[in-house]
Amino acid sequence: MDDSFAVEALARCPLFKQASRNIVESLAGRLRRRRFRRNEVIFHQGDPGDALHIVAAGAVKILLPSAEGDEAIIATLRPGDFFGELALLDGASRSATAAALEQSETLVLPRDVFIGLLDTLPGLRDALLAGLAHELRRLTGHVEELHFLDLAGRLAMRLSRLASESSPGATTEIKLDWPYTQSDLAAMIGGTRQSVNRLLSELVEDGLIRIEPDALFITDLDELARRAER
Amino acid sequence: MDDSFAVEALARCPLFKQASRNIVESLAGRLRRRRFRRNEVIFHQGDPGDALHIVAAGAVKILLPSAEGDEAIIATLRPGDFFGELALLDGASRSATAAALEQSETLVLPRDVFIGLLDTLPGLRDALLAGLAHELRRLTGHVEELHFLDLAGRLAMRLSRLASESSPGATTEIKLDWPYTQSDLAAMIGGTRQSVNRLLSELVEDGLIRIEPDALFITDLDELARRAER
DNA sequence: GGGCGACTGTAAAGTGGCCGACACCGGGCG
DNA sequence: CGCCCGGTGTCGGCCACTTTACAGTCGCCC
Repeated sequence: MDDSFAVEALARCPLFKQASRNIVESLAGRLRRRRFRRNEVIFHQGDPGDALHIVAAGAVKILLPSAEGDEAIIATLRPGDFFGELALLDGASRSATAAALEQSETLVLPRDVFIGLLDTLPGLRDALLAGLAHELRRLTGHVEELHFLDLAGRLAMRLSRLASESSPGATTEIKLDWPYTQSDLAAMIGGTRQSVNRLLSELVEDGLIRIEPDALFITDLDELARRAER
Repeated sequence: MDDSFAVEALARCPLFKQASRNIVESLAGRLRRRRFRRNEVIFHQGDPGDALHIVAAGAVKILLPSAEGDEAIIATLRPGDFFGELALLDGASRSATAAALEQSETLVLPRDVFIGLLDTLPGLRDALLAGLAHELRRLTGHVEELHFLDLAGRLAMRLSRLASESSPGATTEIKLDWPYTQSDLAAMIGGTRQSVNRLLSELVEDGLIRIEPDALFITDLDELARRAER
């Protein structure tokens, strides 16, 4: 079997950073592997949650749906990231919807396996605490942006954040992973597609970013960060 | 000494729900008790965080300060609630500012005591996980509101939530704890004091709420909740 | 090959909520 | 007593963004 694929993904997941090689390998055999096409939903807000997912390939968005059909994207995850832990921890239903941004694969860890791991894997609780703490800080930042920044500021902030996630510390031209449409970007910062389009044009005009099909380059991160401050 | 005061507060704190009586009593002796006047700051965003606080009396607001001096209130805490755990868990600096909404007291649990408890108090990690999970859901709701609702919707939503926190399941006229000014309320929902004032007048006009000095009564929770949906 | 759907680009009209201004009210303090 | 200060009530002008509308491009599938 090609558990090697699963082992690879698990090794990149912070939840299992301090787990031994054999534990990871035995765990790999007990995971279901699921494939998703672009825009396919992984689970819906409100569903009962009985499994944790680990991203193995592709990119996953976590979003809040509105009654009118538009969405707020509150996170995007890449290989090694995990999601769906909240419902496992408190037993309540899914707090958000998860969907594939592009062709993706996840490893599915069912509740009972997860519960077992909590007792057998020392350090898992602490890794979870660290993960939740990190999420709380991210979401706090999100609230801060929505509260204080106008749309241009939020766009600049989002691009800056994407840059520091994809290549921390980079100074020259930064190429961002770009599985997003302009509508996705709008859903991330709480604006309309049209406004985002206009603001992107301005940024290109001003020489802060460069856009190619399926790629976005940040050419002046400093100025971008400056525009993200109020 | 009057540790009874501290014991009382600790007993109401979910972190110590399954701790034995003597553990709580011995812990009570090791806590510092701090008093704060209205609007006094407990700690600032960006400070190094080396202690957990448990609210013993009064009310505490957790807020994000903006460069221009206004604030976003992202939580308000009452006796039995705790705050400041994030910085203890990940060692980073304070993610937000905490200040007293009214004359208040907290019990201060220093980092080293906290670390010791993690090893000696079984179930503390799980209580923390539950606490963080709850906070994540609350904050997610906050982002959802800012994304999708207009100011009137957010106000209605906030009043509904305050109602269900203070008296879950109540149907008749609900009296809310009201340590807030209209500016506070504005800072909770991301609006200006003036707009909040106008919207409150409308709600009074329409008979959904009633306002007295230092008190706010909700007289039609159903209609309020209806207006909170888009 | 041609049509269709998803995505991008652009512009005009319409509006929610901000900003600035000012008046009022009560309570604490010099 | 009278002043000042924090909080409330109210209003008009203005602007950032939404809404609505439509045109252009690309790739895919029938």
